[in-house]
Amino acid sequence: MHTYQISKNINLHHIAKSGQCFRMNEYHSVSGQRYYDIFSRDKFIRAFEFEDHYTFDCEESDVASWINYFDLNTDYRPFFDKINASEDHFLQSALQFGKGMRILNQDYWEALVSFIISQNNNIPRIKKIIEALCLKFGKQIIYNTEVHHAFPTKEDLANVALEDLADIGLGYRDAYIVNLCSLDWDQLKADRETLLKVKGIGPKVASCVLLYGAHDLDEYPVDTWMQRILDEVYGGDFDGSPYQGFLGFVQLLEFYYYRHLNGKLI
DNA sequence: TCCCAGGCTTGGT
DNA sequence: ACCAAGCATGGG
Repeated sequence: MHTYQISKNINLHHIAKSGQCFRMNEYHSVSGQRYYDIFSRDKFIRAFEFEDHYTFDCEESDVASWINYFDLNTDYRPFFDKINASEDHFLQSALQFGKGMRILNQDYWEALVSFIISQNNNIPRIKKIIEALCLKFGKQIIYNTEVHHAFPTKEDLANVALEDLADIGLGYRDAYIVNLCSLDWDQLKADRETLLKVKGIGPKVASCVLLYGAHDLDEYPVDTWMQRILDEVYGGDFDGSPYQGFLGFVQLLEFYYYRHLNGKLI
């Protein structure tokens, strides 16, 4: 186990509150220091915030995957430059507000399950449902003296039935999860056409799975909030063509900033 | 074939 | 009491 640092070019607060992931939580220690509990696959880290960097402990063999998770191998400067060179003042404000935002490289299976749960739902409840799933079906993760739970793998959820999910609080989405878990991997390939054949996956969920679970940065998910932005901010006249290659990043900045303006950040 | 309206579980606010 | 990071369904 070693201690590693990440620079504050990225901002874990914005990432945690952005709604792109559901298993990254911000806490404050008694001394007032901010820290983040972060889960991905069967791994867990606790990242502590300092003046100009974050630190976290993990095995040497896991460092590369966390670096990839935080998308530190992608150079965002060209994205910033394009946005700042545009005439789009709303997007420029969104970039300034969400300084340090990144598109995480989440696990594909976790994104599939999570964004099916997210439909017609609110973020506190989405997180609650996912934690219940992890507690019941995920393998234990021991951190110091604490017991945490990994996101259940496809194998962990093989053969789940409706009654197994009765106490999870999924509502009508329970049948979607049961069906999803019965499918083979080739029926879950990371392309839109395949995803749209799965019950419970429509255009919005498919777009989120591709963006957050397969890092397709050209995906631009449009939910009710994005629709309001496209109507009210852009008057139905948003042109994404200047942002080819990072439309998903633009979308998250717009979403996060607009939710902030409407007092919806939790 | 395409479009559209109302229903759907549950719990957050 | 209303509504939430939508989707499946049936009727016109």
